[in-house]
Amino acid sequence: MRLATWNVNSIKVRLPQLLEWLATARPDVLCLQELKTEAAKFPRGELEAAGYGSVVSGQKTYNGVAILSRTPLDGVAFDIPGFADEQKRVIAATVQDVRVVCVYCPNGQAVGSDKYEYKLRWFAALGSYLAAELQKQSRLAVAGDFNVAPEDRDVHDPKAWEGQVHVSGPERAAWRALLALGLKDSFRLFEQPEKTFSWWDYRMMAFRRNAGLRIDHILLSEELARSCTSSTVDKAPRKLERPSDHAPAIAEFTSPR
DNA sequence: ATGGCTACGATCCGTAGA
Repeated sequence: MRLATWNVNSIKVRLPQLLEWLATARPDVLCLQELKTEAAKFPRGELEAAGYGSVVSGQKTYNGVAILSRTPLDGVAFDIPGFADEQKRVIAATVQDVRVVCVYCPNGQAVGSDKYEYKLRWFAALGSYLAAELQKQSRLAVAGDFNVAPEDRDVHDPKAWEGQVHVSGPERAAWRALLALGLKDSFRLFEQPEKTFSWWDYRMMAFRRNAGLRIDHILLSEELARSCTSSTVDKAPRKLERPSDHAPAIAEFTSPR
């Protein structure tokens, strides 16, 4: 199975690029974030015509997540159980024998802000949710925009970013708490090129300078990690006219015999 | 030098992203 995640920063603007990317990259499952639209306006028909079914949790203007799949999506679940939140950031579904959780983690704005406190509370709630999911499903994938660069090697200029939101100690501790549940960062299962990132600021010609962060991740349960054969970032869509500021990440794993 | 884009939904600027 080839599983991908992409923060498209508006499904309406990015639909042509998404259809093109689906045709070339051919993922079996794709987690989408930052749809910025209500579920009723999600382009279900166009994606269906491209061979993908979809489940969607949308809202106007902000957030919004979806899972696309070439094979049936079952057991759809929304949000984080027990965590009161208006923001549409989580959707889960089962594809074949894999439980897929698609996440759009909060940005956090600035260390110490209300949004930062919300981000940390949100991560704690996500951890409880994923711990429960792991009890039920040994084949679990959690893919999305985590808005955390786990280590300094995931940051183009660690000195400049030191202590800032996305790299601060409490955020990285929240990330490590997810790993402590038994989840693996699929990207780090393999030798990787240095300075591989998944997000680049629209300003300051950041993409041309490769001034980015690796904040989009695919976490795998131990059983899935054992059968994972690759995990990469596809920079190609970031090079197009009017791109998303994020690039897709893709992991591939084999099915059990 | 603390900005610099981009998208959205409201107007012709404010909010948010990261």
